Amino acid sequence: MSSSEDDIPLSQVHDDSGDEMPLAKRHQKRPTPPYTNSEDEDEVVPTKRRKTIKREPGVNDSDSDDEPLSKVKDMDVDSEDDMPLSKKAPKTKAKKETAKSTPKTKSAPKKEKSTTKKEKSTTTKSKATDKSASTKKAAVKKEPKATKVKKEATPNGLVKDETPATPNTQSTNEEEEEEKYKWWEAGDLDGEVKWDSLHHNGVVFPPPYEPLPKHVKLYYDGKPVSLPIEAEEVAGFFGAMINTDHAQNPVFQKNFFNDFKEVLEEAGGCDVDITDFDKMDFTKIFNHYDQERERKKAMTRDEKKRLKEEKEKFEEPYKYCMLNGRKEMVGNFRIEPPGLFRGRGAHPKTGKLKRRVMPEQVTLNMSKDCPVPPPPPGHEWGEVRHDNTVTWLAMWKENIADNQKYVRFAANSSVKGQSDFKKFETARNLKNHIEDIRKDYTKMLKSEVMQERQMATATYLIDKFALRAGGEKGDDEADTVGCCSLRFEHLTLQPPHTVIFDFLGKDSIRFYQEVEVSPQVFKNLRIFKKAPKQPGDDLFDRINPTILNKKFQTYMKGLSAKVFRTYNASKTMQDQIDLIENEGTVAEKVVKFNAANRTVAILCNHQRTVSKNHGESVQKITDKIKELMWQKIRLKKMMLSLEPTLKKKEAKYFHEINDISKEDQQQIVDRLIARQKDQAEKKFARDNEKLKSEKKPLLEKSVLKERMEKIDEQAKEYAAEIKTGAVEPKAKATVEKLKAQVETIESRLQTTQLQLKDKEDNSEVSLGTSKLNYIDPRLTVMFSKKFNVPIEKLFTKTLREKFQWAIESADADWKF
DNA sequence: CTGGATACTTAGTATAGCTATG
DNA sequence: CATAGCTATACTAAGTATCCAG
Repeated sequence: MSSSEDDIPLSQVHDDSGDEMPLAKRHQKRPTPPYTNSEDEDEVVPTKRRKTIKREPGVNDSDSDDEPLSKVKDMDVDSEDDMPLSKKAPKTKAKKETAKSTPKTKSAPKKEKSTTKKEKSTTTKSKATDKSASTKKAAVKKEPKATKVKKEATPNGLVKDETPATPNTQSTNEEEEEEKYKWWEAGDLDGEVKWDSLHHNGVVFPPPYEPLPKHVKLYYDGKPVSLPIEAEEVAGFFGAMINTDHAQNPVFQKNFFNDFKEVLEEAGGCDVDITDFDKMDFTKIFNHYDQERERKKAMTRDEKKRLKEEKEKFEEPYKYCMLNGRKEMVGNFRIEPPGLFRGRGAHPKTGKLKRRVMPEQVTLNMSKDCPVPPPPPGHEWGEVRHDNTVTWLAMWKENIADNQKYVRFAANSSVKGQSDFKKFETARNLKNHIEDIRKDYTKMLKSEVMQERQMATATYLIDKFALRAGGEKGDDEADTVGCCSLRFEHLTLQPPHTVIFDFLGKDSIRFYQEVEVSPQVFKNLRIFKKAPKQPGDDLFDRINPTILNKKFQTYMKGLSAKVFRTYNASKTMQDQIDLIENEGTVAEKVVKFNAANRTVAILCNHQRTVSKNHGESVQKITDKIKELMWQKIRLKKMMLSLEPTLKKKEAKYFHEINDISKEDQQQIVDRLIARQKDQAEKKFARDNEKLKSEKKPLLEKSVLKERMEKIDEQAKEYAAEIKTGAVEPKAKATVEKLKAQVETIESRLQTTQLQLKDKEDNSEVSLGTSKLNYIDPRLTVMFSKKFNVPIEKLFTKTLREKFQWAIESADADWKF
């Protein structure tokens, strides 16, 4: 309603014109080649993050046109709270400030603290003993109809349950179908306890290293080297990828080489003193692995199938688990294999050795009464835990960044489904608060307190441009930023109100946008950039995601920075869908849906590298379109040959017959002929191949020659047509028949053109991420039902499984 | 508060696997 | 009926959020 600027759905704010600005405009290139990172070469940005700031900027200074100035002055007095975070003296201020700010907020419902009552009762924090705690509390509050029967008898299920299960899956199938647990009909979720019982069979370890054949060796300084097996494995990791970009990256090389030497030493060294990476020659190793790949590819269909079945059979027990007595799928039950760490962007640790994970490093999490799956022979589990407040089944620590890795439920599991559902409900709830929040931060943009002003400005950016929170990162990680970690050099202010963002965000994906901001925001940003700040300094030096989120919590329970992204993505999708007319074919509607999806993807800056054959395949489609047009015109010319008077009578219809120049026509014909010849040759070869295997006589060369001559004849005819501009119709052609043919071509032309547009529009935008994570699936379901588009056209099989809850609960009139 | 640890979501890419096509 | 050309899935890196100890 209110047309005030704040209300505009963010996505449209900047690219009003409706049609998205071509991405190319927004950022000309993909980030940076990974290897431009290291301290060395890039002097371009002399400003790696400066952690400390020289001196207190002070809010105002002489920022003449900043009206709040006067006040700013006073507030400058309590400069004490005004220090950048990093410098703050530990004590006091925090409370003061909050106290101050509280009076203002009208909207903030300060509830959440108390709401937790429920969980409190049940949960004694982490220690909850699964069985007992579980059962009483969340304990299957409402077992929906289905479910019950089945395997209840064998609660510890899996192990035994599994084996017999396999053979008769067929029969049980429909049974299972109807007894699927519909958690979304069972109501309520929250609560600290995540499960009542959890039984599973542990994890799958990667196969042991298979040594190279004796004749395949690393060469050093021109000579073969006999490496200890441990080192050979590491050399093999690198050798197998010398044809990739990673292998050219100096950082990758250096990290690999260090770790390689380390492993080599651990293993007792070898007969050669390896000191120089450049003297290492991996080609033999590479060729070996390359051959292996070829060999695998060359396997017969049956062989491949058999192998696959074997693998599946072996993995079956790990693929499923029993959650609260119901069978659920596990996501990543395979322990990650060793290899070289492929960090994205300019990651300081890229190329380091990711070591093999041993059972001793693995912690299992399951019910107390679940039989502990046997560890691999000769090994022990690191730990077996029974924590029902978390949703992971196994965990280990990775050696690159010392992070935890988890084995979790699959996306189609109830656990994941529930939290997904919750996420979208929280985002939907933001609808009810967004107006107040926007009002509030608009006001706070002028706050006298620097921290509040930064907070408001950051919120504005997060809300309008869908920025991520932007937590602090270490020196041993890629230098990427989000809102709170934006630095001086990441935005350029262009009066009157234009801001140019240019920074690397998550995954080192470049965020480049030139946008208009409100005058006040522009002023604020100028203040935040004011001297003595310089490149390398944080723009928002008094806030961080934690502070921001704390504030968000005061507006609404469950509100954090990321919720804005979800909200704005889904909101944008809803708005875009609302603009779609319910008309046209299914395919056309799908295209429109994708276009809506695309606006969301662009909002969220979801990119992908354009595939290397993109240009090629665009060219191909373009050629196809040209050819179709040419054919269409040919048909029309035929009509005129039959009935010359038509040209005047239906001038419009025949208008286009001169649209293609003779040169173009010749080009099209040339391509067509070349293609036909090519095909003829291939067919000839293929046929002979077949005859050979059937031990039949081969076709003579003359047959091919004959065919070729025929094609040449065609070519001559075309050439004549082009010359005269007239096309001789076929014997039995009639104007009607030709018209019908034109129709068919016309429609093929349209689909092809649509296809081309879609391809180009999507070449560097990734729709998947938003569909998977940001767009409330109920919107898609709504679209499907309202527009009569089968859900299969919008959700792939896995997505349908993941979003089963949405498919079964949303109608044609569902609203985000 | 800070920093680290933990647990969970979000992300692009490598590749397995499928489908159109010729 | 292979194979090119893609699309869907698997994989795992890289974020966010929150909690806890010092």
